[in-house]
Amino acid sequence: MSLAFDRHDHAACRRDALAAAEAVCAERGERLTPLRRRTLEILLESHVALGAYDVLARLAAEGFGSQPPVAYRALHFLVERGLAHRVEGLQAFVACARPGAGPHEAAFVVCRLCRRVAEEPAGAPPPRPDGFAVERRVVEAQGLCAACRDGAGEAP
Amino acid sequence: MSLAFDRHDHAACRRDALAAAEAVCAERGERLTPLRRRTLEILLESHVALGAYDVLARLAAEGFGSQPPVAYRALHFLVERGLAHRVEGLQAFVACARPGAGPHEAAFVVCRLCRRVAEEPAGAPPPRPDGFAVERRVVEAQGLCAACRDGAGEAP
DNA sequence: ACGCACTTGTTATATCGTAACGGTCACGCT
DNA sequence: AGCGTGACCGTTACGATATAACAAGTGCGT
Repeated sequence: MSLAFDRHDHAACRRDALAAAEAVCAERGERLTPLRRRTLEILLESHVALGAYDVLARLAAEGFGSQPPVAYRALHFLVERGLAHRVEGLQAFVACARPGAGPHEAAFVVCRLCRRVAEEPAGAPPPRPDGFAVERRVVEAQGLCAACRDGAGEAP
Repeated sequence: MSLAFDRHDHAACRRDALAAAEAVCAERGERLTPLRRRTLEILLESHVALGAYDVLARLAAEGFGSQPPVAYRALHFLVERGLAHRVEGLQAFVACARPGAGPHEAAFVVCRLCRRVAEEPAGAPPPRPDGFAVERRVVEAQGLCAACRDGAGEAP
């Protein structure tokens, strides 16, 4: 089941993700500040990937700083802790759909129209040349979700 | 064997890729113009991924136009025909290491220091939600190649 | 109170990418 | 030959994404 494209109890997503965020931060002695928490909440509003500048606009409208580093720092904080992911193919960010697992890698299925992102467990490691030390994997499938194929791109 | 990180007959890479490019274009009734050919040659100088602006600077120095669309158009032409690939994780472009196969997808192993890119056959398709139409896959492993781990980053 | 680490904010700038428009040239057609 | 047409290349202008560097505020232990 892929949350992004199926009907589900989204309130539970949000609640679980925030709880996981609290837990991860507590465990590591780090602070889920209002800015960071709010950034995560914004991402959690849907399974749609948001650009850093989209997030920034939201934050600025709520009284936080209005310059790019404000958003990028909060997003990097979340990504490093596995609470959010960066979708390379969109240059955008999504809340993690499997929070509480600690930092982890995942595969993403991304609709290029509505920008919804389903997170799947990362597949098998790719082949790698001798002596190459893999640090990070990017596995994404881009295309059209069922709704966007039918409805010619319904709003996210 | 991965060309990018192993000693090999690079002149053959270049020769084969150019021949393949000629063939692909001829077959499709398209033109490998001097600009496009030169762009491909620049990428073919090594298995290092180049940013569009790196390519542009080279082109401009050789008398071609100096504005971004010049490079982007040539690069898109090559990418669409499978003669080059875009490496999402680097926002950069490499010549295809398996030319002549027509447009195709591939997995990439990318050294983040020297930016060398090894192209491997694309692995198994990722799992996908019901009804999702995959159009494009991005599979990349980033890390450090053997040389960059040992030599603390030898020049590309 | 003081110092320190951390967080947030700013200014400024770098990097990546595209829209829109105009000129030129080759080619086929009448 | 003259003329349309389409592909290609060049430009200007702008938009989107991202980071470096520095200043100031906050919270907390001692």
